[in-house]
Amino acid sequence: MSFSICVAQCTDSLAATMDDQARIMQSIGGVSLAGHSVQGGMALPPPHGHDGTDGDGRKQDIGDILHQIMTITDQSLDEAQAKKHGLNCHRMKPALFSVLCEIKEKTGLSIRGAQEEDPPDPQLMRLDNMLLAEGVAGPEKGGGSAAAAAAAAASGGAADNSIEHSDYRAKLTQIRQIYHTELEKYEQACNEFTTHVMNLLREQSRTRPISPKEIERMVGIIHRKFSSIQMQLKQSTCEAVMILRSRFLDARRKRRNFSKQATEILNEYFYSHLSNPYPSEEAKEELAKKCSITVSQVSNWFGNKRIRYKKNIGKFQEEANLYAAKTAVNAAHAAAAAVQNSQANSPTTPNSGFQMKDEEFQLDSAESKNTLLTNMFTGSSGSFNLPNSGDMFLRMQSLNGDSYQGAQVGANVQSQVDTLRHVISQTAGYNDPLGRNTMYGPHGLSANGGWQHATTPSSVTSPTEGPGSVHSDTSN
DNA sequence: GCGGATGATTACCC
DNA sequence: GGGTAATCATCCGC
Repeated sequence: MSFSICVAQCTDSLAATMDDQARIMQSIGGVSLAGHSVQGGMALPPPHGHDGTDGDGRKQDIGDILHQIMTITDQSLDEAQAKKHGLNCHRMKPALFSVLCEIKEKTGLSIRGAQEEDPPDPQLMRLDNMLLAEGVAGPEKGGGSAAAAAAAAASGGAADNSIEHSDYRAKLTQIRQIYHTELEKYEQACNEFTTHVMNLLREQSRTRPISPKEIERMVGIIHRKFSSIQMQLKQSTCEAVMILRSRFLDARRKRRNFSKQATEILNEYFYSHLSNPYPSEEAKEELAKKCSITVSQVSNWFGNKRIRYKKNIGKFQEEANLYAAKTAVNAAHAAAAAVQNSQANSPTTPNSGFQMKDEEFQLDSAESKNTLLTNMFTGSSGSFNLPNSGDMFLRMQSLNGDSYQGAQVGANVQSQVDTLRHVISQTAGYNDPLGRNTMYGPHGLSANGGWQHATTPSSVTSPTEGPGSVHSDTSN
């Protein structure tokens, strides 16, 4: 939007206003002069025909003045100047001027009264709000940083987005600068034009009745014209911001691998809930929190994982064993700690002071526990190595009681051993003829390829149920 | 550069 | 609305 267009628009508007005034003048000349008397302290001779002596002469005079006014633009500049001077010095000029002023005052008020009621343009308000929200308008506040920060958080890697973030901010700052420069230009142009028009009107007010209110009205028209131009500027700026934003959001959508830690957490949960790898909403939220990703990313991950696991179980076997080993080690450590704790406490006071942490043990599906035991006692998993095997039995004793039946911690070591032996005898049959552990096979996987929803997934932090126990998550 | 891995998206189903 | 399957697009190790 150029200044020339802006001026042209204002000039159009002015021309229209001039036309209005010309029409008023015509109406004054043709009809409305009769009936006016002294106004504003200015001596106005009695209207024609009232005194009955000089009426026709005065009427003729006013008619002459009006005629001269109406035809003044048809004359050459010199001629017009001369006429102008003549009119200014005309004896009837003050009277005519007063009448015209009164009429102008009335018409001006009626027009202004209608226009000042204009409500704020909702579109302009929307644009203003958006520009403010984006940090383009209003005080400098590192515009768009909130959006950029949110985007960074959603991507799951805040640090990774620092470059994009700064790029976004730089571009937004550029837009802001251009916007303010243009706005300043428009305001300057508006002021210049307003001053020019006001001077013009003041000058014209010598020869035709232009009241200060009329000038105000004209200024209002000019400002409205300029504000409509400003609206276009704001609209363009908003469009630019939207484009920038969409580009930035597209950049956000660029795939980024989750952190190693996040993948481990997700895998641990997946393989420890292999019979029913459908985390509840609560579990998803907890996983999302732990992994610093969004819940929908967790859902995506599990969706992809389930499908890919199902498609190629063999390929994931090793991964499953790896996580089984990891979980087993964690569980064993936790169990050992629990046994020590329980031994230190009175055997008649089970559970005293014992709290299993989810980080210590996240194994809660039946086959996971069985796999753990199988792996421990058969060494069947190719990748599985249990450290400190010397005290394995001690660990397993507590594992049975503490990890699977947290409420029975240390209650009866001998009974735990017995139970453990029973579990081992049951789990022994899960090894295939090649000695490979198959406990991480998709036992929950039905013949048609779907998981049998036999158990409800527990939350991330409830891995303490025993075999056959009811999962703590009752959300489903 | 290539190919597998992987996160995201989409259409479809229940 | 959540899940599956197919697919896309990108990442990343070689």
